[in-house]
Amino acid sequence: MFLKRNQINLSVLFKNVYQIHLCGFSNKEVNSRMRVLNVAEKNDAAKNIAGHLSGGNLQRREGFSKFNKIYEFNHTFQGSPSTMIMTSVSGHLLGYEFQGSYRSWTSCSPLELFHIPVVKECPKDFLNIKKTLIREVRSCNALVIWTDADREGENIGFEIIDVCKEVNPRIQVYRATLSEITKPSVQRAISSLGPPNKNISDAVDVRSELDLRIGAAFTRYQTMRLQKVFPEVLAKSLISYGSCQFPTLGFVVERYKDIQNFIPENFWKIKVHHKIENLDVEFSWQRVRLFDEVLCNVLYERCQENPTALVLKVTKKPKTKWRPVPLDTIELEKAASRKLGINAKETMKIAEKLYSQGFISYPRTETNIFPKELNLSNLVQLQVQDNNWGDFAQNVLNNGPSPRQGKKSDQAHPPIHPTKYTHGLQDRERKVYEYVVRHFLACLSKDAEGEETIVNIEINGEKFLANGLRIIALNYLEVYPYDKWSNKQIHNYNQGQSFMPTRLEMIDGQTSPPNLLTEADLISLMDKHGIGTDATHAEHIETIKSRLYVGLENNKYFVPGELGIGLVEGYDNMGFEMSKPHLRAELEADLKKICEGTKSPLVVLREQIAKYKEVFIKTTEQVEKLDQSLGKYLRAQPVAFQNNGQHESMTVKNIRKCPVCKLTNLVLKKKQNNQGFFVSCSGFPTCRNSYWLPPSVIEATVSDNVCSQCSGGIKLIKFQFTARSMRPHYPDTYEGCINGCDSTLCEILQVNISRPSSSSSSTQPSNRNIVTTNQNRGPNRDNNVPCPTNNLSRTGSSQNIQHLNNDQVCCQCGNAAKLLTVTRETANKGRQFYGCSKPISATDRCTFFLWADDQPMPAAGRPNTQFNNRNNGQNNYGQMNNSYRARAVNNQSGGQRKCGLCKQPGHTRRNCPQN
DNA sequence: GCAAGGTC
Repeated sequence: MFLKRNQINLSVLFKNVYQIHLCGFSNKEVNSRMRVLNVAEKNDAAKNIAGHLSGGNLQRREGFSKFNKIYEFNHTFQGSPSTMIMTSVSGHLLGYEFQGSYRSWTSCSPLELFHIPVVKECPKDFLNIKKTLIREVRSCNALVIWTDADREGENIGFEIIDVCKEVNPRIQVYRATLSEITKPSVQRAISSLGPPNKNISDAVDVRSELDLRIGAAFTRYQTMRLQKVFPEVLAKSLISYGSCQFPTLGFVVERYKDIQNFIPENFWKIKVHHKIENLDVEFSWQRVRLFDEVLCNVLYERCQENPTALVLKVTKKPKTKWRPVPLDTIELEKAASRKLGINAKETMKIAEKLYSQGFISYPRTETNIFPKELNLSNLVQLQVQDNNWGDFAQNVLNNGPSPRQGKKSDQAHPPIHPTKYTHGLQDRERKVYEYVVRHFLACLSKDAEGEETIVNIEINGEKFLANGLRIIALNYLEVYPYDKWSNKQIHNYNQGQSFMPTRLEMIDGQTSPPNLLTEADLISLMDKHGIGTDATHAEHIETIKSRLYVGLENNKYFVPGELGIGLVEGYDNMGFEMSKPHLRAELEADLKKICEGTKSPLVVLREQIAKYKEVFIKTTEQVEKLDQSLGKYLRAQPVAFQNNGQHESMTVKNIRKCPVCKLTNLVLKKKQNNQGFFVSCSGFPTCRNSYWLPPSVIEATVSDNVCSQCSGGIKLIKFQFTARSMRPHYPDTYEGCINGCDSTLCEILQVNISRPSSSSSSTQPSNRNIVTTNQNRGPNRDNNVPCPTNNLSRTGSSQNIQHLNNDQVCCQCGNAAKLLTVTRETANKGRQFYGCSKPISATDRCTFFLWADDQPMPAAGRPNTQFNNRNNGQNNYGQMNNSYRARAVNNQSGGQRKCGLCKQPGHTRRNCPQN
């Protein structure tokens, strides 16, 4: 599909590219020789591709990296004689990292790792490679990407493009697609170049960024918390989480638990022996076994009544044992672990060394089919000289190599095979090399041949059978001692013949649990469930060993460690299948859609971040389950966790779903300077909805209690206000809902989280209309205001107090309200408002507040709309606690002040929205 | 001190 699309676009692309190219250069440049920079994924590939394109006529020179050489040769490019410069990277050139100070674990809450910026940058080790690219591309007109034809290769290609375009933005970019590095393939690739595929690269970027954010957030959170909760056991442990390491751990724990929970069952069966001289042939029961002892005994007694065996049938048929399929990485790892006693990680290390010395082909391959272009005979010929397998190799040559082909191809590398003969290796290197050679010769030879004999007998109605095997030709087994196949002798029987068994017995047994997982089993499970890649299975296993999540029993079987099983069980108890292999199935499907161009990478990133962030927040909410589970296995009492304030979001509780993005939740946060609080969407910065609580809130925590008025499980918030900063009847501590139902609280705070905040498009807090004191924020100012008198009088000589002319504004006390002016240095300085006329020091002073003008405030200073809304005189005290509610209700007593124009309570004619 | 993916 991909190739086809590229090929279709090719003629158009080249036409355009060539025209652009001509436009971009001076005549002198056009007339000069083309210089083309070619970049492969690794040096080895660059060397071979250059070799094929140049026919061996090339010059090698050094780059800045000693591992990545530069090969220069002449070749026709797009019809023009050109100078080709071929070099390489070493896998990914760039990697995602958190920016600057965020690399420090104490710089921010782990929760913020879901959103803080990440950058793609070149690790120190690869700076020399980058320098080579920068130097070389400056003088080139075109860039050809020769990275592997897989997702990662496409992404590495774009990393190369990004680096090159930074210094040569006009460079024209092409993608060469290879299925293997052979002369015909390389020739085909250079003559059918296409554009690189951004979709595929984007999918890898999404995956990488998610892995970093999710891995780092959980790792930092787990580590920092559990080190403190179990200081004696885990003080120095790194307790990591990763999308591959956790499911790998999960497999080990699951098998262990299967064994622990296994309940053995008793069974019974009948066995028949027929011994002549020294050969005892055992016949097995066709019913295999019964779980009912009485029934088995009945059948056994029936056999005993007439024990003569009648031979029903004797079948002889050819039996073959198949030679192995060509060797891929997974099979090498499994075989080395099972047959050579070398674990997967060590095996790969050895194989990489053998590869770098030229003894074997590239050891990271998913391919088990030999490409047609590979000259197998030449490779076999190299082995003829060996004392142990040389004769066998000669036989293979004589018969012609006939590979048994598998079904997998990564379109990048051939199966693992020897590329050079050596007999000078020692120990483990020798073992691995020998295995590769023997496997190679075995898969090119013939299947083992034998003859199987099956004898069916009957004893008084019960049927039994025995089989024998006669090996006719060992074939591949001669060179492959890792497989066992042996003769099994059996007497000569003829159909219709009778004989008397030498022994007839009923035996009992018990079902047994499965074995613990071996490394080979674990690799098979990872492969089956798509955990990691062929190149990384061994590393993930090594990781969970080094983190003490698992250990080895008898140096062979994996058992979970206390830490590993405690973690898995803790997350299971929370209801999160963090250790289950299907957790990322949805992401995998989305990545495929990105590759196909049917889903935007940004959307996938946003959705996946939201999903994992939700899991993270819920984890913090019930993290005690993790403590308990670990405490059980570590046999340690969890120490109560003290949040020292460094990570204010170590415990995060959702308040409600964000009304703006509707994806993630609103959470309570401390401001950066630790002075005050705000409520914001946990999807920041994708969603910037936020609500800033006034400075009078000196402490705020999300309660476990849910609002009884609002639907959807809105969490209440416990507030502590500065002493006497609220209205006189308002308590300093108060638990309430800020979702709109508690209009009084919402008005005091000027926050209503049921609707988007006025600052939802900004990351900065809005400048609030701070008046002289917080007392001036009267929640009831438009709410059933009693006013016993229509006559306002001049009640003071302060400059802030002014005549009200025909507007009649009364405060809650029933007195004429004072007209005051904001004197603080705020956005509202100079603005007038009405307040209670009693002295600020008066204990019975009410908190009435009303802006005197109805001019719109500047956007930044506009208070939450709830503050200005009229509420039609309805009682909105439903959410207050009892003591406060009682006072509040008392304060409503008296008549209602209504507008002369619209007849609605709560405002004056002058302020009437209909005016 | 975090992940997983390339590679040396």
